[in-house]
Amino acid sequence: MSTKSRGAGAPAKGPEPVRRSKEAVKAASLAAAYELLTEAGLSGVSFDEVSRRSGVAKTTLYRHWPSRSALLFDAVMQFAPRLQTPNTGSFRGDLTALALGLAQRLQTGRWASAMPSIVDAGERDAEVAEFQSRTHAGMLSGFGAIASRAQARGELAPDFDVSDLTAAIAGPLFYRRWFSRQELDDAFVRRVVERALGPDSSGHG
Amino acid sequence: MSTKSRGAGAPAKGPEPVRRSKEAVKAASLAAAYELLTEAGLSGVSFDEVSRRSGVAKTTLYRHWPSRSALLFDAVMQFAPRLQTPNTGSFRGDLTALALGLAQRLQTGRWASAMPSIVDAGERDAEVAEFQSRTHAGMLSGFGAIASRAQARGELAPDFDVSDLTAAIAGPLFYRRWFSRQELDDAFVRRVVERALGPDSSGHG
DNA sequence: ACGTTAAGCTACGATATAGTAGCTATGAAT
DNA sequence: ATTCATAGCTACTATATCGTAGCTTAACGT
Repeated sequence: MSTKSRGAGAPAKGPEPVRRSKEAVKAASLAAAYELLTEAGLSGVSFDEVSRRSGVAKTTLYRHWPSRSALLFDAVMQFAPRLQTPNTGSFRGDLTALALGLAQRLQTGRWASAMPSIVDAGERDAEVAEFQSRTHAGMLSGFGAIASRAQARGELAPDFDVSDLTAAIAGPLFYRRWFSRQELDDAFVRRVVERALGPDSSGHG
Repeated sequence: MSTKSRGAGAPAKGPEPVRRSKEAVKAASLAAAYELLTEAGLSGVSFDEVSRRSGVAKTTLYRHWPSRSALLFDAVMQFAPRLQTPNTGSFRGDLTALALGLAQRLQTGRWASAMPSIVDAGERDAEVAEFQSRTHAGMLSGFGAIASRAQARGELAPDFDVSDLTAAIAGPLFYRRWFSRQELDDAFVRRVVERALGPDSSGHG
């Protein structure tokens, strides 16, 4: 109660409060939220902690986002990582490249550690579930893209079911990353692709 | 503060506190914890809520479990659902039956809705991760069992890799249940099994 | 009958969180 | 220079949680 007399609003003595622009504040907040999301999952993102990390006052956060879920939503939006679709000339080649890229992201991407918490939230929140399956479809749209190209080339039957193939490739990769927690090396990825395609489509003998 | 004078420990007026035995108390607590687990995930299991639902006093809960994680552990332990291994005579038949059973549990089992929260916790807690991959292996041990039988019959090469096959079947099923959130019908399950086994082993033409 | 065990109760303290109120001070446009 | 939007501050309410203390009382074995 010694220096209280200057009242609220007076700048703190020590750490000079850096004053930032509206945009800088939003960016800093989202960056902190993103960081928290990857470190601690959805439930780890609290206004208090975002405020602490970003240096943005909690009241300021509330000026930009009306509620916790609004901030969360923006934070999650940031990292819908769309896999880039390779173009190797052959369907098998494209698929292998795509799968290797996915495996890469699963292992190194900080996104992969936040994913389960989003899935979990989706179990109980229809809005989250909806959002999740939409961004999920976007992320794996590469499978559809390379299949279309292969169909255009005549390499693939026009009625080829991409959905099954996506499940046959992404499934085992996700499975190893989050459920069995086994290694996800390139050899495994290649075996998955071969098994998913079947031995008939190239005649590698 | 009208009836307070009877002091602590006096039974409440209205809802007669049912006095239960030690075993009944533990059972009721675990049942409530299990229920909460499936409804709200790991983070939804709090001592306060378990107490509320089970009618067991919170202090009594602490007499049985030293901490929240201890109760959680016991609650999770309850539902490691081990798939029963079918015996149809052929590897393909066994595998199909096993996969259909798994799909069934994924869709109807309340366990399936709690799983993501456990996976999520495992991302950040090594102990949980260890526990998870152990119970996970137990749950899918049926794959190893039917493969061994097939090997004993000479139906399968002795060096057949069960781990890859498990990933090729459980992966797509899990994928549809938790990630793409698509239908998990029998036809899909059968297609997954066929693709995983390859067309070579039965010659269905 | 009696004593031990353990369930139940109220009441804490500590912490983390969602939000809000009201004020001050600063940066940029005017 | 003045004004205006807005970042930042303290402080608060309300709630949910973990975990503990101390007491009373019912059930059960002897």
